Amino acid sequence: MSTEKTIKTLKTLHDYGKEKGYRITPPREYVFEIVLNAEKPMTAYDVLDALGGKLDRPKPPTAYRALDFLVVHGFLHRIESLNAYVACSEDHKHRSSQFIICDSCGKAEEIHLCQIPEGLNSQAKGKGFSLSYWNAELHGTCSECD
Amino acid sequence: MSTEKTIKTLKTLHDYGKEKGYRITPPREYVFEIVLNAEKPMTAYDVLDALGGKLDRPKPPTAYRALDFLVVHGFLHRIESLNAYVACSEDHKHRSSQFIICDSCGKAEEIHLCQIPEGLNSQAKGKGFSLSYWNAELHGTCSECD
DNA sequence: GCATAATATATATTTTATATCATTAAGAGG
DNA sequence: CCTCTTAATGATATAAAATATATATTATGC
Repeated sequence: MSTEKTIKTLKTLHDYGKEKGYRITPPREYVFEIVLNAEKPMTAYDVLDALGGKLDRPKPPTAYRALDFLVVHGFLHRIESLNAYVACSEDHKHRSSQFIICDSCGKAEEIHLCQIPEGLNSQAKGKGFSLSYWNAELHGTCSECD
Repeated sequence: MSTEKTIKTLKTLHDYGKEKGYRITPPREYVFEIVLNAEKPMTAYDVLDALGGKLDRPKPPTAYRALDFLVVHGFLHRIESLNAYVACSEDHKHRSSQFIICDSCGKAEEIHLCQIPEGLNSQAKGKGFSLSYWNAELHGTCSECD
């Protein structure tokens, strides 16, 4: 990702903080920047290592708190099957996420559905389930590795 | 789950083992039975504790190995966002799974889609992705808790 | 400047998962 | 039956991922 794009995306984060009254502190900004510029999903400890280049001996909770904040506010998504995080590829500030994950090279790409597919939604509704958010993780092989 | 149903499902496991040449050893059978009879998703260490009632001081790898076997062969599913396992509600022997998960009471119910929704499939196809399996986890509140 | 609410830091620990190697059990072929 | 081969287990140790708790710091409105 280009530096220009990074700057722009970080600005979006700062604007969001200002608008909503959340503080965009150094751990939060650095963690976002680290994940944003990563090629592949980053585990919390990957982030923590990288954070060591910006902060003085950061401890796990520092990384986890920033990651949690960024996930809750839709800037990052957590890929559960990898225990790892990626930047949201859209500006949606939505919590639901869908990914295609290459089990060969480890890269993950967000696929964006603005609505939950009817097949899933109707089943949930039929059971009287009140949906909060949903995630889908598609495993397989990407076009590069195939 | 009734004892009768348990016996029938365990028989399915044994038949499958015989047919495919896999050994249905005590750890595998007990682990399946434990998860099958559980009300809620069981973590690996929940299973390990319960396994203590059947085997002599089982160690983590014993539980993990049996769980992995049962997941790979479609008898259990792993719910990634809970780090927990549930029995497959169908006899499909498919690896993909979809769940509605109540964040209030912790119960999870499998919802069965025989096909991947077109919205997801078309995006994956469009990117030249070769799909192996997919999971969806819908979080929210069940009808009982609502 | 002061109060208070939000956030960060440090320490310790818990929870989840796996690597390694020795041992045992089961089926295949003689 | 035997014994060879392979699959699976058992035991030990440790790695990886995540969180609880207590304390300290910082930002911001008053």
